[in-house]
Amino acid sequence: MDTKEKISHSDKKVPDDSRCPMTDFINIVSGKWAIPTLYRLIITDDIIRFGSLQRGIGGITQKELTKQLRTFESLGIVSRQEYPEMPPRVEYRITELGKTLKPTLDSLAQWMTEHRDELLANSRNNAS
Amino acid sequence: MDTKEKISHSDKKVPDDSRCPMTDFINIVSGKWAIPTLYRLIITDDIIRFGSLQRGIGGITQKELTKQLRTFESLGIVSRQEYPEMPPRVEYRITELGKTLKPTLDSLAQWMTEHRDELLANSRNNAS
DNA sequence: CTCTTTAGTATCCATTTGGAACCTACTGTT
DNA sequence: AACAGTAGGTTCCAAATGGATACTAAAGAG
Repeated sequence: MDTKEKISHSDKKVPDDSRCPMTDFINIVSGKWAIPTLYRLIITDDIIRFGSLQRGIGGITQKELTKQLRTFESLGIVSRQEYPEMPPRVEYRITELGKTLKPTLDSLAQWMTEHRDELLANSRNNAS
Repeated sequence: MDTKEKISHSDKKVPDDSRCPMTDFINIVSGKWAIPTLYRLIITDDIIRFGSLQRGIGGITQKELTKQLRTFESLGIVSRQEYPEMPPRVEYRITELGKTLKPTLDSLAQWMTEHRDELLANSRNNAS
């Protein structure tokens, strides 16, 4: 079958800005360890070393924490200060840009907190 | 090496409610087609049939749309009305619960819109 | 001389996610 | 008789994600 996109008569057009800000936002904070890492950095609100961050998050491997921190760093959400010592010392810190995420993340949390019971009730009913 | 979790002296304790509302929220709206699907349903704000929804989203396969709709349905975010006709007819619609997501999603979009330029500038600088 | 510490890399492997292409059922149309 | 249209289900496959483990460098402690 061909994959021609047939637009039916009843399909209403909708403004389609292909770079969707919601999707872009979700891409930043999705991934198994993004929120735990970000949360730790935000509530610490101070320099924190790699090892301490890893223990604070709990369960994250070095590989994943490094990858997540690199991502956040490239976005300017966290800063990274490396000291040329041995054993190595690297200090991470949430940036001002990173801190601006807090109110938005709080609103996510608030929605979830407000609707958790309803969601659970629905899930139970539909799990026939 | 053993995997004992050694808590160092400098690790400040943080309230660790293991069911994190932020993570739970993100789990609902992550996945490649969650936001596009939800967005279509919210702005339509009316009944919409499977095929029309699929064409409206654009690029999503039947399999993925079905899976996403089942997920939303089980959470009570969308409703599904099936008519025993041939050819089949199924009408989807955003629920009242689903609509309450809009302000929160708007706040995501707003953060992204406000900070997109800064994020892009950071990415370019760090892409050495 | 060996062990420990730190912040990573590198490898391998298992799981998850998502896309392409097929199939169905029943009716209406040509 | 063949084909289109709808809302999926099913199978196979490729890519992305994530976990476990081993390895590194250089200094200090015992």
